[in-house]
Amino acid sequence: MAAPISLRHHLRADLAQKRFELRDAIRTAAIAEFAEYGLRGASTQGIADRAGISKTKLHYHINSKEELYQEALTHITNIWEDLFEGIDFEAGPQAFLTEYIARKVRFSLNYPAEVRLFTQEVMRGAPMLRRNWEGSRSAMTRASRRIEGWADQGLIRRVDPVLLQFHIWAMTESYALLATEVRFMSGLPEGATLDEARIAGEIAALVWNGLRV
Amino acid sequence: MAAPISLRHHLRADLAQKRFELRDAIRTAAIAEFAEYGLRGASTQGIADRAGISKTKLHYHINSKEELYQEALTHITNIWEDLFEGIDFEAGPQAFLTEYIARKVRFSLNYPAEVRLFTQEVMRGAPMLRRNWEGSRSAMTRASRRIEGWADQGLIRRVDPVLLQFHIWAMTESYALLATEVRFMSGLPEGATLDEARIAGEIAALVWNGLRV
DNA sequence: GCTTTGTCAAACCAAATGGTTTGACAAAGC
DNA sequence: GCTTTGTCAAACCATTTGGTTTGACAAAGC
Repeated sequence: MAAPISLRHHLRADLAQKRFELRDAIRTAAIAEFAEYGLRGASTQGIADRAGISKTKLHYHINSKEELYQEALTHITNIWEDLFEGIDFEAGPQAFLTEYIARKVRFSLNYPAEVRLFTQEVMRGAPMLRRNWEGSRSAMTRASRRIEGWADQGLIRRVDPVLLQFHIWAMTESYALLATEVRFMSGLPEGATLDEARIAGEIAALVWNGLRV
Repeated sequence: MAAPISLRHHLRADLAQKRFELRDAIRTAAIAEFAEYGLRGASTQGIADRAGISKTKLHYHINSKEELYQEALTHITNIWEDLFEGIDFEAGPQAFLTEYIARKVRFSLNYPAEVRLFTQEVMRGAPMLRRNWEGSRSAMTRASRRIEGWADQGLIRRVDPVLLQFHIWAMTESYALLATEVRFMSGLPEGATLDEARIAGEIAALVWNGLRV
């Protein structure tokens, strides 16, 4: 007796999901390896180990280390571009900045490997990132116009909007890059989780205070 | 006729200086290579090439890649600890912060490779940096007490002094890490020099404004 | 039922790696 | 004058690298 349709569909979906999960596990493993050793220092054997699969199996599913690296990079930039999503620009600078900073800090604390990988690529001169950056640049100039608009309305002090955005990025992302140092200097144990609300609060306060007229 | 003492001394000094210059060239080359590829990704051949010497000569003067890496790290931390030197704490928070930020920005723009190497090491979990950090930690707690003192006197708002220092580091150092991105987003050409005074001014203004009561 | 897709272990390959050795030469130190 | 220190090119060595091949097995798709 043939399997009922619902079961066939179930099986098919199951397979698709399994494939998806595998791709995901590989990407996650790759990001971790790349973040720790850089593109050149990363080994495919290391990636396979992290993903819990054999090197043969890894190479069955990917074409090359470089391609995997590229894929990891676009994965990250995609996530980052979505970070603005759903924040209400009209609510004014304070509400906007607070929410945006909170999101950035949360991402840095939850996905440090992603931030590290990205930063490493930029440090190298970003040879494989240039294409992905066009979108980010337009997002940045859009945000710059908003900031200048706030200054026009007298809601904030007049500042260089590009540098302001970089400073917010620098502070929030540093909690991914320098987590080890923060823990050490704060006297926290090795793997301790950092206080997200407190960090976001301090940064938001510094920025918002720093922007007052 | 024997060479006069002054000449002998001159020659000796010349030799010593030559040896010093070679060590220096090697270290500089190593820092550049490590900053770009990380400890694991860096090759001694690459370091030799950058220093303009043969691999044989390089290995005649160093013992191992790891030792060179370690030496580069301590070189950087030493410079950084001297960065407080000669700034007048008593001049009050504004003067102090302005000067300190200016120095940090200048260093980041003039020695980006050093900052990148350091950051990479911290990203990896700083396995080879733990020893060097004890001094930095005590410098940091000393500075923290100063900051709290300023708050006690009502000169600045009350803040978390450790996080404040991290935020200043993050902003200033980001100009070493993300110089490529800053240039790209600002529409500047590839190797353009960034405006040191302007950057330092923006950061100092943000911080000082952000600290007002 | 036959083909495609996937999994596995093991051996394999060419290239690059960190590092050494050799052997010859020259300048400096003593 | 003899020894130490340095420079050089070239060959060399063991290990690791990214990536492939082989050959066997099994489940799914058609």
